[in-house]
Amino acid sequence: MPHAAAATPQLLRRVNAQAVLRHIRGAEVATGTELMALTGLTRASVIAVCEDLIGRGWIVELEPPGTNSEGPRKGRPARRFAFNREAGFVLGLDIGAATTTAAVADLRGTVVGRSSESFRAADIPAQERIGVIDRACRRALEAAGTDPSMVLAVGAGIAAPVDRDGNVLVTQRFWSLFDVGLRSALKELHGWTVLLENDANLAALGERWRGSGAGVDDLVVLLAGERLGAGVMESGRLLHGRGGAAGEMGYLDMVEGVGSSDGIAALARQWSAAGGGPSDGGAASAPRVFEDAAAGDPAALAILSRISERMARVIASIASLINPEQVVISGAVADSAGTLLPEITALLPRFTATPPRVTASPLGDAVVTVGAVRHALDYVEANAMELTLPARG
Amino acid sequence: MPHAAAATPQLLRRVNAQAVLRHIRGAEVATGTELMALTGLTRASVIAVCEDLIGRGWIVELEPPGTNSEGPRKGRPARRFAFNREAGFVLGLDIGAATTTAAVADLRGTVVGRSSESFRAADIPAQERIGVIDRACRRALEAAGTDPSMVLAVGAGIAAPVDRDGNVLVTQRFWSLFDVGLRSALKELHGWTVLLENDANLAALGERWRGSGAGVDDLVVLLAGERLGAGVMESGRLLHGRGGAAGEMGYLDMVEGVGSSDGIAALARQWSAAGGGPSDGGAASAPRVFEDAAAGDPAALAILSRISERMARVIASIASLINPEQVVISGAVADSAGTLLPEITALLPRFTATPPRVTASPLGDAVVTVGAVRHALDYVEANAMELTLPARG
DNA sequence: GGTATTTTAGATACAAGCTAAATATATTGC
DNA sequence: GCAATATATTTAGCTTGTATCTAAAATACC
Repeated sequence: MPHAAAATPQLLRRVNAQAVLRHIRGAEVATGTELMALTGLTRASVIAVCEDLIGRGWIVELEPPGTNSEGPRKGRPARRFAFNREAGFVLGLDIGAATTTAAVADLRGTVVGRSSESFRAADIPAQERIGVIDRACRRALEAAGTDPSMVLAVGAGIAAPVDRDGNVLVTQRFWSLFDVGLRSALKELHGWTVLLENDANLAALGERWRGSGAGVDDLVVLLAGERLGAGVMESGRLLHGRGGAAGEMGYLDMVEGVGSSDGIAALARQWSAAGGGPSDGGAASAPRVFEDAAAGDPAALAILSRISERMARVIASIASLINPEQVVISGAVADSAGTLLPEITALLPRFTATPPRVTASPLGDAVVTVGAVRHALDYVEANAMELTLPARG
Repeated sequence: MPHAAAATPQLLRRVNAQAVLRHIRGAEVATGTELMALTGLTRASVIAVCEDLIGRGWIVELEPPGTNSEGPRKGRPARRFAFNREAGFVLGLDIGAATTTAAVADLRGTVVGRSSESFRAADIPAQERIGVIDRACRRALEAAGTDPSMVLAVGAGIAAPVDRDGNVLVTQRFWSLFDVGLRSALKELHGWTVLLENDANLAALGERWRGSGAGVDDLVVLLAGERLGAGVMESGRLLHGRGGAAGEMGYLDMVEGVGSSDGIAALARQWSAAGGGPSDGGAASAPRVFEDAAAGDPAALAILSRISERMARVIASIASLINPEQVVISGAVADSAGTLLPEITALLPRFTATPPRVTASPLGDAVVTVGAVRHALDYVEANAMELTLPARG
């Protein structure tokens, strides 16, 4: 039986506290009167909610303001509430094949610690891999001047399909074994709740939060370095599909003028090598192609042109089926990809009736950790009234 | 300022009434004790909610049961509540280029009246078109033995992109003019609220409700007759994209082995004609191809084989990017399309790593009206506590 | 056929949360 | 110092819940 929890009067407090907390989180400081206007509650309720939130540790009451403060200068001074951004922290992990990066952020999402650890080899046992990840977390926390007990949630990105419940597709043998191990290990070691997600999906969260797609509800983010992967947001929600494989781009094998899901860096390297490499005989590499093109080298320019058309076709296929407002090219190549934007944008209408705005990410290779932090914060914010904050040490 | 409505005690009643109503709607009759178990509320609250719902007209209390009734035979007889399925009606419209079909359904979704009207010509003025649509509605209501005042909402499907707010893409000149006219005309004439949607999206709602995709949350429905169009549901929600163009299949022009967004019927006709038509010299047509293939005609079988591979590629491209659990082939050709399923299913793994289940719709060309009814009912159910029911005539 | 058992109904007491209105307090400006 | 102003606090009352107790209406048993 779907025993839908009955709505008791306590639900009202939960809802209103969420609303008040959301507003306080968004502002530097907030007064009762402001909160009344923003939430529609009466003063009595606002104050009661604030007292409640103070008791739970989410907000703090500030000292009476100095005379230099802004706002209405007349009348009795208002009580001032502020979000307690250091009531806890979240961890954002980018778990790659070779390296894991951990970022520690406070509850406003400001990154206050960061650490990267590399794996000894690609095929180390899961247990050792988890150890390395744990070390990255500890070092990042140390750098932030805090400790594991202050962590409220952990967002983690991996390069595999993850369904909406955070489970890895069972067919993905390697990751699915690893997945369970990681979650239970971090739960046991520190009591952390780990939220697993696909890395491209986290990139989408990151771009929408602090990147190029700020505030865009229908957004596609392409992780475009070695292998293309898409994080798709529709109406502000991440798309997962049945097994978390939404945004996979295997179909590109069938698309004319594309033919594979190779990313921008991979293509630049391949095509440069196929053409004999740079004119001075140096090794073919993606950065080199972009450099040469910037210097006016015709071979390099031709390669970028081919890449642009290819990307235009990729983006057009997504634009047709998903109809996003904007597509962000993200990942390690994002900086260089800016060069391609004018050509891609110009080509798009040839391939789709609904061309999106195309931009390059400003977040570089930090997108995934930024998105992982956002993912963890989303969880914390959604469950604020259910979580108990750690006592300040 | 986002003046988020404060949560007042009345919200609780709204929430609980919704829950109770949902359960009563799902059951033939419900007793207080059942509702207590299903909602988690106490008897006092359940009874209060039921009295409330009776007052608003959504449910009725039945007479004490005869001795032949099922359930516990001992103890004081329970008060019995039932959903008032005739408290109002909804209209589901399928507005095509040549014809409009209107279906009237009661609040349980049982179709109780139906009527089709054809347009005099394809290029008649909007005003006349609206008149024909209105006539279809009136006749369907008459057939149902009810009248316009009993209509709580109207779902309407058209073959153009419609965004989540029910607005037609401004670039779609014809439909966008028509859109505004239709809504305001039906509002003025009868006071109806018209919910416009893309026809493939409504097909998806229809299939998930009463068709082949019952209960599937990640579902794609292909309207596959003349021109391919997809209705995409992810996590139980319809995808629209920025301008409502999600599910458009223009990208198929670029897909190898596909090359256009022609539907099954169009292809069967074209390819049959290109091969000289049926062996007895008859006219090339889709039904004929399926007939001949059933009779063992090699040319017809070859055509169906080509169509199967093509559909497999189409479905694979969707499967890759969206990862649905199931894809339903729907529309007028759905009956015949059943033949193609084994071959499509067998081919799918060649084109995608995440092949969905593929089925044919049992709803025939009624899918869109069924989906339109569901769309209207969704609106009515979501707004039950805000709507006032018409007084019974 | 009366009595116990069972199941549901209805009534009473009370708690949580919100609104509304009256009263109190702290600050500025004259 | 006093009026004006903005905010804080208190008090009473409403809505909606829960919890608990008693009453009613049916069956089952002896």
